[in-house]
Amino acid sequence: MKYRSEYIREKKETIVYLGEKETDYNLDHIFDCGQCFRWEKESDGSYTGIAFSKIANFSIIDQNLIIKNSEEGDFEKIWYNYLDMSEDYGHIKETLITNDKTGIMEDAIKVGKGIRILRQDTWETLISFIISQNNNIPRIKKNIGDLCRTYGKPSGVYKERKFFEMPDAVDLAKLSEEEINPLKLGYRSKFLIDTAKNVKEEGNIRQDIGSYMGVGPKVESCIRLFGLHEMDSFPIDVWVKRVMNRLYGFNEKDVKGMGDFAKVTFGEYAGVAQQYLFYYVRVLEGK
DNA sequence: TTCCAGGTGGCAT
DNA sequence: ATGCCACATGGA
Repeated sequence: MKYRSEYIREKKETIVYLGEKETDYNLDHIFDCGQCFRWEKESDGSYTGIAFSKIANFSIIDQNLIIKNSEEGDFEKIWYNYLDMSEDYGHIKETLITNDKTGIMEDAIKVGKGIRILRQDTWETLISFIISQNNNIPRIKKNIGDLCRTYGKPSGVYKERKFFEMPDAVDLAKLSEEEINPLKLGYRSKFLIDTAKNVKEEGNIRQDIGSYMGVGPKVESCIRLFGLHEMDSFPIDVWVKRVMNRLYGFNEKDVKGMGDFAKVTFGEYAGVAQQYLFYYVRVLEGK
C-alpha cells in the first residue's frame, strides 16, 4: 500500500492520506468521464455508488480521501484496487504531454487532471457497454440502474437509498426479450440476453470479446480499457471522433488514422489519453 | 419534426 | 474489406 490510511470504526469511515498525490485525484473527473455509470454526485460534492457489491461514499477533503460506509479492510481489499491507486498518474501525464508535441494533450490534462481509470468488474463492464451503444450517458445510467434494481441482488441501504448489484449471467440468461421490455433497453435487449446466455453456457467471459452479439470495435475497446485495465486500448466514439477532427485535424471518417495516431503518440497509455480527451471535448461543448 | 447519443449487425458491393 | 442503413428510446 502506497498510502497511509486510518479506519474509524464508530463512523464506518476510512481516511486515506493522499499528500502531494492529491493532484492526481478529482472525484468529478473520475466519476464523470464516462467510464462508469453507477456513481451519483451528492449535494455536498461527494459521490455515492456501488462496486464489487460494496456501497460507498467518496469525498476528498484537505488531501484526504474519505470513504464512508466502509468496513475495516475494504480500502485494502476493494477500493485501493478499484481506484487504481498503485498507478502513478503523475508519470502517465508527464509521458503523454511529452509525447504529444501539439500541446493539445497538455490542455486536456489541465482540464481533467484528476482522472483515473477505474478497475471495474469485467462482466458489469461488458453489460454496461452493450447498453451504451448509440445511447447517451444519462439514459445509460438509467437503463443500468433499472436493470440492477429489477433483477440484481439487493446490496444494502445507504442514506435511506437501496442499492442493487449488477445481475449475473445466470440471472440475465433466464430472461426473455418480452420480459425486459419495460426496461426500455430497445434493440439492445436482444444483445444483452444473447451475451448472458453465452457467458452462462461457457462459464466465463471469452478472450475474444468482440465475438459477443452487440460488441463491436468501440464497445470492445471500452471493455478492454475499463473492465480489463488494458491501458493502451483507445475507444473511438462520437466524442473522440469530434476531438480528433476538430483539434487534431483528422477527417471525421478516418477512424483508422485516429487509432494509428493514438497508438504511436500515446502508446501504452493511449486509454488514459482517450479519457482526458473525452472529458476535455465534453467540457468544451458544455457536455 | 428531425437530430442526436460512449455503435452494431446484416446485407450488398 | 468497405459502405449503407435499420435499429428503440427519449431529450433537445
